[in-house]
Amino acid sequence: MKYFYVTTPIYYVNDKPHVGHAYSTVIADCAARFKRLSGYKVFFQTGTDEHGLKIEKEADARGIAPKELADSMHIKFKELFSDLNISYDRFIRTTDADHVQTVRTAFEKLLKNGDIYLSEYEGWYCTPCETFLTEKSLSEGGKCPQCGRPASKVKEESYFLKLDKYEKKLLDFIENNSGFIKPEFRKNEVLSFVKEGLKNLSISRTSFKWGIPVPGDDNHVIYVWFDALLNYLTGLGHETYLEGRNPDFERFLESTNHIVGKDILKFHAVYWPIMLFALGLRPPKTILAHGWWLMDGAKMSKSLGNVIDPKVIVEKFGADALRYFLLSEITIGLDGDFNTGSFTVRYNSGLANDLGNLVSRTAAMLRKYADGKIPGKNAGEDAAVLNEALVLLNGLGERYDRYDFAKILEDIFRFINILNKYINDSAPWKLNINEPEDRSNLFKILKTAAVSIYYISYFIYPFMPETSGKINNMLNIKPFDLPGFSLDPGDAADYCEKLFKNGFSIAEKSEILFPRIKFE
RNA sequence: GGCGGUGUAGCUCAGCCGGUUAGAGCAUACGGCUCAUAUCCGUAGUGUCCGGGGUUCAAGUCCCUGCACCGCCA
Repeated sequence: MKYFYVTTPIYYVNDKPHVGHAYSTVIADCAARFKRLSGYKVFFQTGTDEHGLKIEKEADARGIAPKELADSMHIKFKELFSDLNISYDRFIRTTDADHVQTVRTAFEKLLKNGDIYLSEYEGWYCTPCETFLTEKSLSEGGKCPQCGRPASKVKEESYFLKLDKYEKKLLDFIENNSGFIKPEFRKNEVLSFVKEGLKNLSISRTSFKWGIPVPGDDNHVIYVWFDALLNYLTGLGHETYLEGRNPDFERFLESTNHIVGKDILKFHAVYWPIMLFALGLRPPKTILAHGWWLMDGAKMSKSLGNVIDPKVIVEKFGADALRYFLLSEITIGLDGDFNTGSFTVRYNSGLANDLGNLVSRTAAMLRKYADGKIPGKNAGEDAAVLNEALVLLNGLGERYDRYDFAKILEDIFRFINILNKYINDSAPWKLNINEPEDRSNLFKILKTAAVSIYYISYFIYPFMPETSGKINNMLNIKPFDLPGFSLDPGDAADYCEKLFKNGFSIAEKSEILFPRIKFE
């Protein structure tokens, strides 16, 4: 059995979800769906990060308990993910009991083996960012380089995680595992950061209470990142693993794929592997650092008022339209621009005209010329067309491993064009059903189109599960997300041959998949 | 300031180890079809491949340099 563990970051509940949250999650979902479809045992985790000073403050301002705030905010993420058809296996919250236990266990273990030690921190601190700063890194006037607010001088007791001890090991690991950090240019950034030398990381705070207390020392609360990163172990059942009752734990762990935004790569590519080293566990297989979405060329920000609520897009155009846009518009790793123009073009030209219309015209012809039946084995198939689908199938696995979504979609749409062209060129509407030769030609064309559309439905399933389901409904074939169903790309051709051998009726009616967006 | 990256058709980008008339999608113009969501197909393009210098029989592709933009670190 092949294993695949994919995670999104856990999202901080001080704000409601935006396009960026949707993006990370859709990437993970697309990968998870493909792997599941290909027969992997998949565990897909997302969730919310609920501790920390910001939450405590925001809750104070609203006059409620931090947990109440988290309870109300985490639901918004769940709702969005449900709207987007995110097929997560677990939605974790850092306030979940098993997570708190994992963090405590891990902290205690590292304290015992000396990788965590108590010491004193003296220096600069940015309270809003919960970050310790070096004197040199302060910008003019003693301000935090990240947020620009004044930093304050603090002297406090703190627990530290030894990073220097594992610096060499981390460097070796990164250099010997070429696919560890994607894309490549991010790997170079991480390498140069590590090479400059790592300072031990402060992993506790005494200035607030909303967090997991340090075991045996209630004055300290565990730093949010130390807490948050461990969610990836909690989800796999870290505690039952320690009790020797979790045989899958290590298999999933070694096939871990973290999806993160470029802003939090450092935490995942430096601190997290070191935490795992210290715990005697192996680092993730890959970390994908994706780019950010700009809005009409500008960085998203609340003050500019240009934050798009993904919920609104989904309500207007459907989950699949948003999923498709997010995954096709950006070459993975780079930033992208979200603007009405490019969204409309991708929707109208790609989804409505090319794909939607292809399905629509094929269904119409099957009904008009073949009594709504896909011809069975007595009809021929056009090998040249179907071969194109097989070529695409063959390259799929490798390209998913690179998260090359834009390229995969490009090729899927190339195949869609091939099929549109094939139909135009062979012009079934000109054939005379009463002429035997025309008749067999007609059936061959219709069958080829039907089988091709089934392939297309398979191809788009990870990207647009809802549309894939609609196409399968139209064809009267079970959807790809039936529990337990899998179809390895390598087996697809045989499977299709059997499936279409006897011929069958398609649905009597089918809906327009993507109504065109019309301009006023 | 240190390290790294990018600069190619109107737009977004692809061009691996240097080698025939530099590509794709979208947008534009014209033509064809009518099964289809006024959809689909075909044809036509346009480019000082950022500027300058160099290596080579041959450079968008390698080297140096200048400019512009971006990322990480400080």
